[in-house]
Amino acid sequence: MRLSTKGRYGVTAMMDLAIHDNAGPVTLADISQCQGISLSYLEQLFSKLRKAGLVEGVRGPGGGYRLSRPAADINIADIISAVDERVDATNCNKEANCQGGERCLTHELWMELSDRLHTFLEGITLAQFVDRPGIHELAIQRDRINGRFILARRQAEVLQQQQRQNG
Amino acid sequence: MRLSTKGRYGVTAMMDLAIHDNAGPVTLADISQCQGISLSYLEQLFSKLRKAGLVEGVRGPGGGYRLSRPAADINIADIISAVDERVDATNCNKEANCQGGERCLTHELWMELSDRLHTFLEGITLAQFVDRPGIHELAIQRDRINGRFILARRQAEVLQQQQRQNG
DNA sequence: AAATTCCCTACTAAATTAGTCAGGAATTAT
DNA sequence: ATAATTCCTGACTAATTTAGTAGGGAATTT
Repeated sequence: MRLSTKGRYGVTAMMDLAIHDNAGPVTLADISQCQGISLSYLEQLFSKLRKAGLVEGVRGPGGGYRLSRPAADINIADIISAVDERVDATNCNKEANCQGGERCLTHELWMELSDRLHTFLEGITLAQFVDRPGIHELAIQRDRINGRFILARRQAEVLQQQQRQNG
Repeated sequence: MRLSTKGRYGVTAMMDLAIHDNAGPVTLADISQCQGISLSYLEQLFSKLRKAGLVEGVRGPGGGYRLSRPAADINIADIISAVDERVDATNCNKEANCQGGERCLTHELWMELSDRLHTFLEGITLAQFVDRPGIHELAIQRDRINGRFILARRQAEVLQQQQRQNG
């Protein structure tokens, strides 16, 4: 387990997709502008997210990226391991030997901690952040401020439709 | 919150101290050899751990480092923030503005996740790894294999003494 | 006095992160 | 069809962080 700024970029970008999930794809240009991350760098990150099966791209005008499955089925550990892709948590190789044949006790303890952390992050889904009352309304406001007018309008339309249906 | 290999070094080294806590100070040379980390690099890490009040150094022969308080009072978040020292979890500065005055919604959500993670790691203490039956016996075995004879002997003595007292 | 160990500063090398550039492929709108 | 948009890819560069090196000094024990 590893958690760098790269992981943060991945998670926040995925949160962005999750928030606008009902309003169609989100362009990287939007995320880039709003979150202040270079477009090409985002493209590299999303290449990894796509290869990990977390997002899918839609080309052409009106395109962008969307989640490839419901936000409730994507957890934080998924995202971080997709983006940070670092398998070997210790210096040891897979044969579990370090320093001349005997594995260090502390490495085993670290693996245990690493496991706990992984399990913890596995238990947190994107939906837990997004499926809260008022979050979509808030998103629309923020999008307008940030110049994401297309997204804001699409999302507002979806929201109105839902409210009509609910009464 | 950030979790790099540097953090792992810090945590495993602290685990080492915790395991040998009753057997007196542990030298950095020992940790360096056993865990395969350069001595000088360890010195730099321990300088941070010391400034954070987590360990104290004992100079001279027979010296080394020991925990500055019980292992039950040192949690993983303490160690990682001491070693990884990275305050700004987001691009935003303290005024909480990003991208021209309005903070991004995803940044707030990230902060929430970061908080949860921090709380989680705060709840895990060194003692939880070390205060388990058999762990000290295991440590003695491993130390002998790794050539840490002085530590192994000291710890074995302490263990025998405790066992005599207990019956 | 000699050995051991922490402690400190400055420097270098390697790796990772972040960004740039240049182009191509699919799709939509005109 | 053509143009615009957007994903997608690869190669390259710059900045930052990680890791290690070197040299010396200070406290302590033998």
